[in-house]
Amino acid sequence: MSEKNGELKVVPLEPEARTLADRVCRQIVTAIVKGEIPPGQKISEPELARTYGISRGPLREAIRRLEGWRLVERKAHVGARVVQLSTRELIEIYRVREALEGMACRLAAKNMTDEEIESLKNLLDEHEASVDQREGRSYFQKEGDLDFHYRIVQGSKNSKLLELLGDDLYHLVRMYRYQFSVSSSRPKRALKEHRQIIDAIESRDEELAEMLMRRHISAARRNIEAKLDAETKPEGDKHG
Amino acid sequence: MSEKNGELKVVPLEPEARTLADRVCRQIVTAIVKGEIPPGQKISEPELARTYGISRGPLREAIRRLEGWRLVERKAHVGARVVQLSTRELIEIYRVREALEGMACRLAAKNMTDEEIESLKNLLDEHEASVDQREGRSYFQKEGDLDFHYRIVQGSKNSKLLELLGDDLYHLVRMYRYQFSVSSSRPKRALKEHRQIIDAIESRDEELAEMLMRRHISAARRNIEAKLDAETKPEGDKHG
DNA sequence: CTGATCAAGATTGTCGACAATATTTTCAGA
DNA sequence: TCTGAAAATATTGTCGACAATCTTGATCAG
Repeated sequence: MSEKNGELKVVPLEPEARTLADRVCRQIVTAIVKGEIPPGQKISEPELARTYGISRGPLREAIRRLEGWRLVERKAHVGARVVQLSTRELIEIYRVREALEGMACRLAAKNMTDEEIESLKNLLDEHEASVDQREGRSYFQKEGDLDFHYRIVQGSKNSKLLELLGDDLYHLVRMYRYQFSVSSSRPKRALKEHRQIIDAIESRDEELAEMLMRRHISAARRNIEAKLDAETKPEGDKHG
Repeated sequence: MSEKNGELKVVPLEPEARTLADRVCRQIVTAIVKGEIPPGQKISEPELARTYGISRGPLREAIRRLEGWRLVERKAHVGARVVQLSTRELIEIYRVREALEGMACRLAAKNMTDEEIESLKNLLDEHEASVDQREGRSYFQKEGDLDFHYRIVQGSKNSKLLELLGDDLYHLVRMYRYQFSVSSSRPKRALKEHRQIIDAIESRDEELAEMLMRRHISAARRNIEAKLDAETKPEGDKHG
């Protein structure tokens, strides 16, 4: 409606980026997820404050929120560290995802609109193109996959489900992917499973949709377990 | 191993209560859950700071963590408000609990130690005594019930499950109970269901344990839905 | 009298300084 | 040389003050 100083007021893309603490919070999340701040590393307040050019006040608030999201752990008078997932915890996350996203997928089969389904199919077409031409391969593997899952959860129309998965678990999953760079999990097969899932949703077959999603995540978990086993065992591969 | 100044160093009951922000955080959680700060109410920083006798710095950090736990919502340059659950969100929480605690109960049947099971049975004996003599009734209804559920989740030995339920969902459930004071949900029947569940766990019957827990929570959800319907409808109870 | 505009007040956001605690370094004694 | 304690240093925790933004109330045109 109104302009100030002849400069149009731009509506912010991200609804909550109007304060320093919010912006820095996002930056830190990105840095952690991408591994720029590696897991287990201590977060030095003076250092980070210099890095981002802000004072310690907003920085500490950002860290507090990250603490709530379980991306960092803090000990009084000692400092905050980026969480370091044990393989056990990683597996635990996948087991929780199995339950939660299985439920989400069932609800999505019931509640997704036709438009959302159509849009999601288009997304899969893009992914397929990426995989085929071996371009943007890393995109699909690192972010595209979670895009798919995120949309399913959105389609469930259960806001609590979205909060739990989107805010708490997906950050950790993304972090782990960069951390272990174990995203080479057969993109073609994953894509095929994604198609099966969206087909079930389109058919409004709630039971099948849930089952396929559980299988999909279960397969991903077993894939990780195999990889981790392979990395752990070889130290004794000289002897039978 | 060592003493200082002849004074034994006491291990703090609550591991993280050594800083002002942590202590105040707990106090605010309690105040919110008990309804002393009602849902939807604006949280005034100067006022709360005076109330707790601290400066705004630690208070803001506490609020930030509460934001991460989704007990308060904040808008930039406007302030924080205690979340106000719509009936829809409340139902959503119970559906998520159904999936999560069903899974937890299955895992508990597999992973709980005999000692944990025995201890939990003792807890139920206490609850039964409370219910019988009509004393501590409010305790069972308000907190005792979640004690039971919390222990099951602990028994699952899945730390992510415990974080999701314990930190995120149970606070909201407790808040809702005080808020609507709808805890008069047939304590005897609930206690009986609790006994069935612990029996299944003791028998290491994973499938039955999950099924009973899902039913138990589902029944609670339907109970709430009925109550809310009864409160919503009566405005038109004059006409058939 | 109603509505919009603008000023005054209050609240949130940010900063730098100081206090409390933890960590590291130094040094004396065995 | 090694051990242990104490000082020195660095980091975290807390506070009060100032700036930016929002809200409230008064003023004035219609």
